[in-house]
Amino acid sequence: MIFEIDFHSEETLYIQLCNQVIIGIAKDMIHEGDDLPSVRQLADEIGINMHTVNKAYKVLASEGFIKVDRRTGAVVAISADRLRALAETEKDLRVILAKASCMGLSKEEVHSLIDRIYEEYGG
Amino acid sequence: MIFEIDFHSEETLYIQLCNQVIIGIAKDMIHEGDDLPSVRQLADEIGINMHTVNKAYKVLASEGFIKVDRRTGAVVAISADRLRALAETEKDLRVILAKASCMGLSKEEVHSLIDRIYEEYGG
DNA sequence: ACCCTTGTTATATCATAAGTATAACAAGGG
DNA sequence: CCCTTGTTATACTTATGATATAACAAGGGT
Repeated sequence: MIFEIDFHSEETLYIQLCNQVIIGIAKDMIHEGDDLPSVRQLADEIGINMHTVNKAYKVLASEGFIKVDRRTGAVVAISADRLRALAETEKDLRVILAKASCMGLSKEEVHSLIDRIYEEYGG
Repeated sequence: MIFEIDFHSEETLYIQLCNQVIIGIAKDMIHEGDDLPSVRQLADEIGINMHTVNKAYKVLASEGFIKVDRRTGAVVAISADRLRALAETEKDLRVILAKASCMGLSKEEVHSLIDRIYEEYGG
């Protein structure tokens, strides 16, 4: 899997990394059990610091997307907590949908956006 | 309209303010044409600095939710750009839906979340 | 046994952003 | 003429992101 970093983005580097891994899993580009590059290797590849990659991996591990082992490195491993995921998703959607509603987007338009995006994912 | 600030939140103060105004509009608690408190008044009410409120108002104005006049103060005024709103919403949804998909939430579950939230809004 | 690589931890430094604090300015309303 | 409005400028503190070295613990390969 190739990681693309935008150094001019408003998103922080480690968040960009996190999101790319998550979207990579959703798009089935990386799968349960796949190895991720070592922190040093990926950092070198991208041209950023080791600790930035390490932070991304820590966050991904704490959110249940990967598991990190001192000897084997980082591996894709989903630990899904459905209730937590539902609550998290609802919280994330609140502001976005408020904006959409204010701007005159209908519920149906949002639904069709969801369908379109979910099509790209394993949905 | 009452503003509730959580000083222990991970969200910055001015973002919390922005979100509350946006959700307030979506929930029809404040309407097109309504005055917002003056920056000094609201800052004093909440117990934060004037410039923090001013920054929130600036962001809200730049995103098309309010209009600010040097003499009359801040007024709710939506300038909706549908294409921009659609693109923005899609961008915001990408990561959230990727997380949801990874965690095993079905498209239907997300749709029902959308319905539930949109019910609170004018949708 | 030895070395390499793995993640991890500990400091230190720098830049940026958030938040606060004063102060002053421009301009319309009462 | 004064009050209030938003606006601008400057300065300071704090927190976080990112980088830079350095060292540690521990399993794998040869």
